[in-house]
Amino acid sequence: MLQIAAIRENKEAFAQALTKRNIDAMPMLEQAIEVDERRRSLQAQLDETLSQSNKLSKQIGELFKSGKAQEANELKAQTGELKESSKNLAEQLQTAQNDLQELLYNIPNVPQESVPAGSTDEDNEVVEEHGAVPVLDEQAQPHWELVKKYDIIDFELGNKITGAGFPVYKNKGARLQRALINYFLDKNTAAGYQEMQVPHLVNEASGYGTGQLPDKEGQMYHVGNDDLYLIPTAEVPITNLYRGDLLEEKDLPIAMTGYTPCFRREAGSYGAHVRGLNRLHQFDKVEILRIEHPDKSDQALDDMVSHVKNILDELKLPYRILRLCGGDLGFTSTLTYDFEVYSTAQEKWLEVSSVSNFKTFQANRLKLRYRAGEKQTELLHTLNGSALALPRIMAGILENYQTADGIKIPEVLVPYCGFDMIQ
RNA sequence: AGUGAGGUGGCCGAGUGGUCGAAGGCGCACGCCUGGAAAGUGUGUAAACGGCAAAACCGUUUCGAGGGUUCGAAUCCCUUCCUCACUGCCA
Repeated sequence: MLQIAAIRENKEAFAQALTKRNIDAMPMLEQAIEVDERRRSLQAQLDETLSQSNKLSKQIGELFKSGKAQEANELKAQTGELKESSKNLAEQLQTAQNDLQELLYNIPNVPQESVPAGSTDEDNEVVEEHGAVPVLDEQAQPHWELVKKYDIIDFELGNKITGAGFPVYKNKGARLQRALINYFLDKNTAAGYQEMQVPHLVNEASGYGTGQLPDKEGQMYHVGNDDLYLIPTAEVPITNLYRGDLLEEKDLPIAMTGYTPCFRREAGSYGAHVRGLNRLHQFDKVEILRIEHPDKSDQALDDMVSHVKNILDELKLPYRILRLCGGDLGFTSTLTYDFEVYSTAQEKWLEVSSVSNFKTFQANRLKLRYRAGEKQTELLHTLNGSALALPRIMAGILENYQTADGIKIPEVLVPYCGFDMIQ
């Protein structure tokens, strides 16, 4: 959520920056400013009214104490009107606040200078490409065939017990999955990220805090009996650990990592691109998150990108880094780098990580601030990224490391797996 | 799940209708004292919103959350969430 005070000061700059998202934000911005003016005027009126009735109440109290009951009762008669109008003003103020919030909820975050123009994923800018694409022999297969051949992932079984998009990992597949989680967590903690194990269900307030609610309600599984949501990413519980906090500069930066399963309804996704591990309702992911001083978040994003690069380099997977264009940029982000691994057998790039700087957009919803001076608090910056999402890494390994004799295990994972081949 | 007791500032804790943003203590900050420190001592010590572009200052709100009673609520009533203890169940 953007800050209304900042919009008020320079709406042109906001509108200009938002053209990168191919929207004309000016009408929304102006409407927000208008509602905000209404809100402030109502606030002032209400305060004045309440102030008057507080004064009267005090007088009445004093009169009663000194035994002047009659005078007190006369004053009492005057309070009715004030009460009426304060009630009235309070209602109007509430409406104005709700209106303003709704408007602000619908304005996306402002893209950074470096975000390329464009409308679809075709316009994303390839900033780096690493690793050699292996040459596979003729019998090379996509991962959904390989997992059957080696009996390591069973989609049918998942179908039976739950439904489509809930695979069952078996044998060396399960072990490889566990190895990846441990490997990622070890890499992240070694880089200074504090490991967190958090609940996989969150309440409504947390959903609002990170921006899944109200707009993406349909993407989350909702547990009606208890009014809780299954997390779509560890970002939600981990970021919300700091919801409402006021930090000291010495506490910064805060860097956390956590492994969780992620649950996504993915309503409306069908077809070939959701085949196999490409898109699931439940998948595993290890996430990294940072809470940063506003001056340091740009550097932090670069550091996170380097960190993810380092992991992919170690896994020796061919990958590229994209800078998302304005049209593809997530609602809450100012700048996002996507990492894609090349799946040789599918001849396709698979997104395995997305690293973003949200600046104050989430912090504003979360009310996550730091003490910036004696009498001053300011919003912090939040960032997060996947390090990494499991299924497509798994797909990438299976497909790129396949040989006629079986699937080789990347060297760095061998100690974690306890074997070096899936045969 | 049942019964009982609770939820007050960074922390502990007092406060059952008015002068309570809230005693007292701890902690923290600054000063005095000291060769330096400890001890002692003095002062200060919440946030949000508005007036306002900012400071000073002023106003409003906030005692788990939401509603209600009242001229006036931390205090009374209702709803709800959470914590603790005992009982039940259970990995």
